[in-house]
Amino acid sequence: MEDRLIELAELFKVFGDSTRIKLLYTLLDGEKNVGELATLLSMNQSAISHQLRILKTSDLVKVRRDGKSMYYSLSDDHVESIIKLGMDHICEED
Amino acid sequence: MEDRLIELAELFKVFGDSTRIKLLYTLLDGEKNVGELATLLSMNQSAISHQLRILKTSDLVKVRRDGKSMYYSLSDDHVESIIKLGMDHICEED
DNA sequence: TTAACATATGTTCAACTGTTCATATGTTCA
DNA sequence: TGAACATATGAACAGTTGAACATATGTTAA
Repeated sequence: MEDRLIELAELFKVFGDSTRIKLLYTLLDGEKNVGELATLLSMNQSAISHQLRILKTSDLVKVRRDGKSMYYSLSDDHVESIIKLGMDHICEED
Repeated sequence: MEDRLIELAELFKVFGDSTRIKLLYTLLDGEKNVGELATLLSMNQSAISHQLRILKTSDLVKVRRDGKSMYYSLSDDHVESIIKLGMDHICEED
């Protein structure tokens, strides 16, 4: 069980960064390429790319290429569930 | 929305540490005092105390005093839901 | 092939984080 | 009151992290 808990912490660590949460949240609305994401988040391309790689490694997003662009999207709807549950917790706190 | 997402990241950050996840997981089983938690996690009292403080500040646990001991417990069952959902995600990945 | 574009990657650095050690606070009981 | 116990807190240190910059890779179209 210890190992699973460590793995669980790793998962939450990925959600535990505002840039990555913003990326995931933005992708709830559908796939987007790196440039679009950088614009939407007002951050430079490199930072976005680095964070997308972490999300990809964690299997939270998937990618497809279309010409010069790479289109990222959520890899399954667990991501949405987790974000929503977290939001529930936050909203109940008032 | 940006602010909420930042707050959400803060919440997940708290779950994103193996010591804290272990503490929360251990508390699923009911309230425990600091010494018990330190023993169960094989960690020193100070480290446990520091992490409990973070959990407390985030309103994930609550405390009551009983004599010399401080008994910690989960503050609501959202914590359990979030842990379970995270586990679901991990277990489906095979 | 070459220029222009889109994205990825390597490196560096400042900021943050978790643990440990030492010590302070608070409680009980003799 | 004072000793023993339980927990909290402060400081210090090593390890980690995210962003920025520079540059590499890969794709398209001329």
